[in-house]
Amino acid sequence: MGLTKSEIFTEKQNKLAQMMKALAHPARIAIIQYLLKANACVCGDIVGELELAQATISQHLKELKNAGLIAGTIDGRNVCYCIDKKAWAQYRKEFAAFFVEYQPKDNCC
Amino acid sequence: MGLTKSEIFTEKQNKLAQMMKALAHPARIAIIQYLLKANACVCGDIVGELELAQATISQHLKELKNAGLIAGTIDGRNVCYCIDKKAWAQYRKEFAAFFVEYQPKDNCC
DNA sequence: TTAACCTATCGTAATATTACAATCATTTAA
DNA sequence: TTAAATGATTGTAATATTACGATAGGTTAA
Repeated sequence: MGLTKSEIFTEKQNKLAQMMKALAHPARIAIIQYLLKANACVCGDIVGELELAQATISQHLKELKNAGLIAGTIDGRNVCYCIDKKAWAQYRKEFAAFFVEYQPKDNCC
Repeated sequence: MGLTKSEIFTEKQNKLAQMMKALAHPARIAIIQYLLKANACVCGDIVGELELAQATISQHLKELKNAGLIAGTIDGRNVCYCIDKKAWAQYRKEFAAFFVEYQPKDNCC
């Protein structure tokens, strides 16, 4: 046990859950917000922004990379991180589709 | 360790991460989609919908309740579950605000 | 009442996540 | 070349999550 039974769900459901999971930590929210605010690639500035150990931040960055949300480019001895614009748009679209307008009927308890 | 350091993030960041977490499992996505599709309260039908043990589904329902996304009303020996319309609208709003349009400048690597 | 039914809760095992120190790999500056 | 700087990776401990059997607590039907 302890392992999600992905096989009993649709691919879409698994994917959406995965997307949510990528953002289900305040550090990753904070990193994304920082990159959005910078509105540019950020080179070697992220560790100083959060009170977390370098290894921890690197781990969170890796998860965001795996989720496709950010891209890292090596620049000298820094790494520059950007929001992946296409993935971002995709996330926005998928989330919006999930949170479509909902108007319950009167047959509710 | 192994414990999220909530105190170093803003309340908003923690809250948003919590919201994402509530939906970061395909079973919970599936349950919400089922309730949305039914567009009504669903009384004692959910366990039959998913190939998960009753205890597991009850656990997921509890998490969705804790997140405020659904409400359960006891009706005889069934429990009727509904989407919480207000919470749903709130989620939609917060998520949309996070996924604001993003137009990176040309100073990206 | 008794039995069947439905759901929540408890206990527990397996796995995942979070955090950090230590270390490794690479690049730049001296 | 050597040393400093930067970030990834490894190893590990603490905690959380996922799943399920067993059981408890209700309600309804017989």
